[in-house]
Amino acid sequence: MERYNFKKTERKWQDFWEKNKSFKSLTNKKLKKFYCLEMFPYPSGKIHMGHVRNYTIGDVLSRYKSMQGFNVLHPMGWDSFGMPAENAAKENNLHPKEWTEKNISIMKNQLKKLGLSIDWDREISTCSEEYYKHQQLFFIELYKKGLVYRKENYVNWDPVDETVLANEQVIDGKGWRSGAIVERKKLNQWFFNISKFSQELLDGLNNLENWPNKVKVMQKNWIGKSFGCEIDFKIKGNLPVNEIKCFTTRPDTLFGFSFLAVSVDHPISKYFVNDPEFEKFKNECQKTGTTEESIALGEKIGFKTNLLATNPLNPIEKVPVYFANFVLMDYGFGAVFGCPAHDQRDLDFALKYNLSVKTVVKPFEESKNFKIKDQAYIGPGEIINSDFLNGLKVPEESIIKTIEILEKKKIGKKKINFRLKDWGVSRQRYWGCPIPIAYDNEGKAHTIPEKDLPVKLPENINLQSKGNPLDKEEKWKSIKVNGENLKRETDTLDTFVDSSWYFLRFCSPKEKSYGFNYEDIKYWMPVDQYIGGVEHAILHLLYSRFFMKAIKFKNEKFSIDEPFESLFTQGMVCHETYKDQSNNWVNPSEVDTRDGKKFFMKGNPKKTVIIGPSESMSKSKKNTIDPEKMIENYGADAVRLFILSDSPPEKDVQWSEQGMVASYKFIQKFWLLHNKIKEKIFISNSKKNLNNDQEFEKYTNQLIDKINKNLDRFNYNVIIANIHETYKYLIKAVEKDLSKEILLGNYKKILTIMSPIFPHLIFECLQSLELEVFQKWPKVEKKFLEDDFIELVVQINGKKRAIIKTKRDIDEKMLMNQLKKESKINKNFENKRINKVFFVKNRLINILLG
RNA sequence: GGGCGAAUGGCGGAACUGGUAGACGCGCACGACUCAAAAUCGUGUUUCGCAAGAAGUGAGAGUUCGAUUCUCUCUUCGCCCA
Repeated sequence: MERYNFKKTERKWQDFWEKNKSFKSLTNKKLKKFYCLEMFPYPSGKIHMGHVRNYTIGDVLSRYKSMQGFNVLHPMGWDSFGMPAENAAKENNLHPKEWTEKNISIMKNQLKKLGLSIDWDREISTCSEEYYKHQQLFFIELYKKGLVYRKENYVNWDPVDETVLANEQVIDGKGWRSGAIVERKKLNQWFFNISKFSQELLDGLNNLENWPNKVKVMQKNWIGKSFGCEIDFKIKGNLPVNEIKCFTTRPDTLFGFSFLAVSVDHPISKYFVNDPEFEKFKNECQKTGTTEESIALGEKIGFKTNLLATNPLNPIEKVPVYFANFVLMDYGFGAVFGCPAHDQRDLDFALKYNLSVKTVVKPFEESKNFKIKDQAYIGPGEIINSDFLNGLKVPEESIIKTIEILEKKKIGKKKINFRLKDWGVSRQRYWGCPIPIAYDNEGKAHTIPEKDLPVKLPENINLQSKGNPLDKEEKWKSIKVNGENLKRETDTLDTFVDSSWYFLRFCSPKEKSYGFNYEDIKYWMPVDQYIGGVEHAILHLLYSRFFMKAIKFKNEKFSIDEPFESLFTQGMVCHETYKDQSNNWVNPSEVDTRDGKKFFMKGNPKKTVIIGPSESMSKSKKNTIDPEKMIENYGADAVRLFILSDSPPEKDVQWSEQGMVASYKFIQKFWLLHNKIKEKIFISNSKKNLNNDQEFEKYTNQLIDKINKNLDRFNYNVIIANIHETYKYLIKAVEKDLSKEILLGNYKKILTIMSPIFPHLIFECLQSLELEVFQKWPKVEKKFLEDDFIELVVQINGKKRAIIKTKRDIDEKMLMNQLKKESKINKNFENKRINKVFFVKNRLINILLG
């Protein structure tokens, strides 16, 4: 008997699937659809184990659903715009397009080697003109609906590289490449008006029943709805400023008011531009990053104005007005009232500038003399030192009551505020979707006419120079629209825009007139199961949800509310980290061991390798395993089997070479077993044995039932355990007398339910039995699920004493009679009285003896 | 600092709605085959105990006939936000 040749066989079936277009999907309204989507990859060079895990999970589901009779859409594409291509271009002097296309072809080939059931006819790439021209049209549509606008905003600016940095490119306040201290710089940028949909995006979460709660909570916090109040503070001073509007969630602490702080970008700042001290302060503020975190962690600094603000509840009281670096123009009205006693930031600020700290809330257990020192109190309690607010319970009644009072006095208004800011989509990069806008001499924006789309990227480009590459392309920049000379917008779109609608494009990837075809998306959308990493829990998923609402806005033809019906977030793939004696990271492929305890450099046992903790695979820690090598060594089926076997898909999995080998061995063993079974079916003269036949059918049906349940719950690791058990079972079953029809019929079902996990081997097995290779998912025959005899647990005083075999559905009386006859159990009854009996049918009996 | 989640053998992990804790895999030990080794197969493997048995799911309490599962307090770790 030949060993299973995975290379030959996997190649054979991959060719077969490709030639027959086995996974091609067509819109067909008569069939029930299932849209299974995994987050599409960025073509960085090669696939990594994270991809293997993600796409294997999706593939198992796709194959399962398709065998169940669903019309399955399982597409794949490339998130192919983005910075790494530009960086690679700088380093290797290779055009981003060439670099990207080369990577796509490598990775596509690698994905095919995994044996994924993908409809490759629907392949899309976001950097292709056929894709981004539709995106430009969406941009114009959104612009015309008023959902896109332009405003000045701060960016992270690297003064050495003369480039804008993404937040993740700022490390410890320095540019990741140049090491220069990052500054804040104001630029004119395009924004999507996502905040318009804050409430809708928040409400929509309630309907996403099949999303992990964790993700919904994260989005909820990100949207950050807060309930509070806007208050107009009367201002006195030598400037034409009469009022400053503030937003606060804690109006109840108004009697603790001791300063008013405004952002340096607040409208009143215009009265200070000639003050060199203020300019100095403003520059100081701009050195801190733009993230909320850097502001929270950084030192709080202020610039005192000669203005005074009046406490609206106590007009005699006047407090100073400061510019402060911790107040952001984006949030509220760019102004906050400072109550040091009950806000840590305000307290830090007040202590630094010697401002008064007035305690107005005390915890219930404290006395009325409770005083704040250097720790702000933000917990529940009771209002004190606040005149007519005294005694109100914090927070249940204090906030609402105070707002009522403020509204009555016409000082303030109830207000809902959201933390969610508009989405800045401008990127000062070359490798992205050009923004279809041009400016006239006065700087007014005009959309590019539809007939002139797409706005293509210029092909010959110098990426070695500093700054925004498109800005230097004078020829490309100048265009004539309707006879008027205009200058193109030189920023490109954030790549999150590309991924905000790609799932629509998959439904009609070849549609020329528009980004999608309404008939197609009506059939296929929403995505029934979306699968990807939890790192996209907020931005990508929120932006995609927003995009649906934005397209739907003023468009009655578009009826999609939410793009992703169910969401599954898979865990990361981890591996131990290795370092050599000079503290350099070492790749696992360079490490060897003899006893599994001491590790050393391959070929040099004297060079000891130090083992670090298991961490998610990353190039920087060199703890990556190359999937292609694994497929090469062990085969795609074995890799798929292993990546699913060790941990539940939603948790991190630890890569283990031993586990990988075990999976490989299992594939080999299964082939041997298969040949034994085949021989029994075709050659041997096995006798008929009614008991064995029934037993086998029962096992098969119970197995299908188990696998169904585990598939539906994504318990893929448990399915692998079920498969191992089945292997053991079959080894024994094949030695027994069985009728050939029963063996063949049920074995066929067993093969079928294994085929989503290791499809190549199973296709080969089915073919060798001269069976159809595309099997329907078997139905469970309910009559086999219930055994006539069951095992029942017998407890005495709550402790397990025995397990007895008994008839199904036996009642308490009959059972007690049986127990009294069993010597193992009835000895416990001697000289004892039965106080109480707890009986759970078909499961357990607990006898309490006195 | 806030939110969410997790903690089960040497390791990864099972255990449906409170009802046999440790399925399955790795590792380890022993045995078979072999001149020998590898590979393969078989047996065992929570701890203590020769055994009967006892203890046991991060710690402590509670509810219950019965808790890995529910409630409270604490510890540690992870993720997200600040």
